[in-house]
Amino acid sequence: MALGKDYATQECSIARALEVVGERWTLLVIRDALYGVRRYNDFLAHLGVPRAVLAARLQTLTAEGILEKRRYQQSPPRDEYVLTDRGIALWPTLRALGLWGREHFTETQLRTFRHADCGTELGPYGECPACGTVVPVPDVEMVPGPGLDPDPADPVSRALLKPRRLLRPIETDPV
Amino acid sequence: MALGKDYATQECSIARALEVVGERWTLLVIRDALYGVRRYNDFLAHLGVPRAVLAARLQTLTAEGILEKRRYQQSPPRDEYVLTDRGIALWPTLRALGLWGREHFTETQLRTFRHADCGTELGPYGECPACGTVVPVPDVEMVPGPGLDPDPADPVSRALLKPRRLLRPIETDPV
DNA sequence: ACATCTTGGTTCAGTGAACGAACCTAGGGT
DNA sequence: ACCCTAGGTTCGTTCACTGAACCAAGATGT
Repeated sequence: MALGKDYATQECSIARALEVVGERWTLLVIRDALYGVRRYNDFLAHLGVPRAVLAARLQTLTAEGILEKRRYQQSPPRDEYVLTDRGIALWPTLRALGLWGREHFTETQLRTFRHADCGTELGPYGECPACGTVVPVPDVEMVPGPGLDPDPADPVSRALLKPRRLLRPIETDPV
Repeated sequence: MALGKDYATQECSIARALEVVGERWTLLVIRDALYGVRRYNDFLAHLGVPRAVLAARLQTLTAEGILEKRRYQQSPPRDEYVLTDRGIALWPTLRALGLWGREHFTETQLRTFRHADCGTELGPYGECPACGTVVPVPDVEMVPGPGLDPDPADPVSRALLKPRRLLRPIETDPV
């Protein structure tokens, strides 16, 4: 959104937050990172975002301390982008936004989120109604719902069809 | 953001939500509406958004059922934009986003939110720690913090310097 | 030795959206 | 008759997003 100058006049932490994550595609990149996407090509395949935009977003998110770029193999040198604590802290926001979208604009249930330890579906604030605690993000299990396309084109969507914990790196089938 | 086509391929309620509220300025308009802003000129003064963009956003938000346009005087005919339940339901999202922004990017405390009935500061999910319940949006009281400019230029910011409940229409001093 | 593949980008022309200043309109007030 | 207010619309400029093409380093196949 190229927010900088304009939103800067707003004395508001919401505006500050939107300067950082309010640009087009940014929140979807973070969502994918929560789902376990880490590599440039996987983001690309799953989001359908233009390459230049993806590169720009990954760079600013890294600069803002939301993603961390780290080498996952030496030869050939390859880097992946992993959420930092600051990035993981956006989970409640994305949870709230997704819940609102589901309740007001989605017909079918696409995904549900459970407490991996006990299998209970999360409450609206990411808490486990059974355990009475806020579930740490790595203990959240994402379960595909009936509304999802059972045979999507891209390998990332296919990998996301299995129940899986948040943040755990996806394994795209080598075929 | 002109999201339509692109985000539509995403099977995700977060993406659906962002199609509706992900465009530039949109979430700030909704934030202002929660703060009690209702009139075109007040949004304009407080946000500093181009007039054409504001008009477009108000129209799509009305079309999406997030704002409702209603006549507040007959002569001359004047309309105001009021949040619907669907719009009010975005409060947890904005609360989460603002909290994240404050914790990670703001130095001083700009505003706090309290349960108007008992004065207790809200917990991270908009609940009242004292009462143990989720506070309904009209019962949330917004209190200005030390980081705010004590003498802002626009009348809307000035009206927001007093403690006030969410959704209660602002009264800009007639002067 | 050479070509090809994979990963992770950069470049660039075309398009669409945001910006901001100017203008418009209906109705009042004086 | 003139100006004011609220709520817009118009329009030229600028800026960001888009999509296709290109690039490069290292590995792999033949």
